[in-house]
Amino acid sequence: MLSDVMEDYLKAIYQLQRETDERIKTSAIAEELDVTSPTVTSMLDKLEDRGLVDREKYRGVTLTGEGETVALEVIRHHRLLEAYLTEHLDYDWAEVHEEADRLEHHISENFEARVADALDQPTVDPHGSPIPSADLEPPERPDGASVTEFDEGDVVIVEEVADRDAEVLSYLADHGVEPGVELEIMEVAPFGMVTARSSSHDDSVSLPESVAHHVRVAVPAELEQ
Amino acid sequence: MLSDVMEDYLKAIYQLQRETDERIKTSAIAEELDVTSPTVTSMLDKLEDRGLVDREKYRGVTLTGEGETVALEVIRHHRLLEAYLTEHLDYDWAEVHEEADRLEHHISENFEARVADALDQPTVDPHGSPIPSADLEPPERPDGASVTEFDEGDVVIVEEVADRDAEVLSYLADHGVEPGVELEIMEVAPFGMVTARSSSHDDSVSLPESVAHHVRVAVPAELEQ
DNA sequence: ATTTAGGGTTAGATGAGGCTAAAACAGGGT
DNA sequence: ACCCTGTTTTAGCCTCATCTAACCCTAAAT
Repeated sequence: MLSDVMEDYLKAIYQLQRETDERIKTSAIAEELDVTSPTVTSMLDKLEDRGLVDREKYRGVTLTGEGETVALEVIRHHRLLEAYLTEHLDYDWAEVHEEADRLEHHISENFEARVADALDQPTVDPHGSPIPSADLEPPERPDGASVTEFDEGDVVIVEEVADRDAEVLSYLADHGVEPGVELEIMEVAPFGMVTARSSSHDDSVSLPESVAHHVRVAVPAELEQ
Repeated sequence: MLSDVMEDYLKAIYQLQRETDERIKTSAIAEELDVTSPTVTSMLDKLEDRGLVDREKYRGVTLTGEGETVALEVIRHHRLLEAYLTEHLDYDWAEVHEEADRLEHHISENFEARVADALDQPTVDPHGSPIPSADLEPPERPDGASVTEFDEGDVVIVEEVADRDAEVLSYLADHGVEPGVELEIMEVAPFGMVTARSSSHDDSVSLPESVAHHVRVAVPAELEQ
């Protein structure tokens, strides 16, 4: 049996892999999980012993197939919980992350299935992130791109807001930046800050690069080439 | 912050106290939690340091007020979860215990409140056990008595089936022994076995003392003197 | 090719929570 | 009063996940 902590490491490595395509460095994992590097090194030893990561000393790790499956299971739990909490327990999308983070390790297969049933097999969570399917096959990358890659005048649809910080999410919700809304890009500053106007709001909203980076958007269907 | 394990000890001591009125012995806790006596001794040291139990060496423990409050909080979580799982997630009353046992330590105050709201502030769980109120005041003992204290010919209403074993609970459900049903006592053997007939079933059911002991019943209102 | 800065790993300690084996105690029977 | 029996505690050890301090490797810069 895998400990909660090991699951956290696998999940973190998976998420970091989605962002970089390179081998994941010890320090990146340490920062993500808020532990020290030596702690990560020793955990990587154990994960390697169990065949969950491929390791090259001093050169980072990648998940094995098995490791990826475990990560996907944890992420499936997490996102199903987020969806369930917002749909059936009156949670706000900004506050579900923390709760799901604690519960994700402690639910049974049965619970997972009942929750998925109650939600009618959902495919995305409240932030627009894809929920891995029950077979835990590696999902394809969703389409769309970071909002930072568009220019002034572009009109886009918000697909996903992947930030985990409740404060940031509340701010975004207050300014109409949520999955599904239409955004008109007003300005992209050289240092990455994006200013945009939500179709549902009168005033514009500015997102520093670190936030904008987590906002994935797509071109509306009717505008495509 | 209290660890999950400490919460488990406090809960176990609380439950044992409901049964005996005497100081709780190390060996009783050890058996309840399936650990060895020395392990219990060292945990009792720690609980005493934190003011959660009153201890007399070689003579068992009792909970302090603070310890009792913690135990009640855990039990409230457990029973709310059991109720929620059966009401809203299609669980069978026989299978909720395990799931609740794992989740009870990991839900927030917020989650507790939302679940209680969804159930409209329930006062009993699916086994008929009282759910401690949100203020965590020590509840009074419910009325009724163990079914073993009645005699042939008595007719009683099942108030609570406090067994935690899913197999046993399934068996009881199959034979119509559930909270709310009427039971006619057929026989009480000298070694404590109770044979009874549920109003909803044709054949009778026999409960060995260890099982019958967990079935709390009350005299139907219309028969009271 | 060498240096060097910065990150990675090793070594050793800590605190939880568990175990077994051995010593110490409480309480009943004589 | 004494001893015997059974339970509790003490002593010492283990594993896990974490830390700090010290050492080592890689890769970029010269």
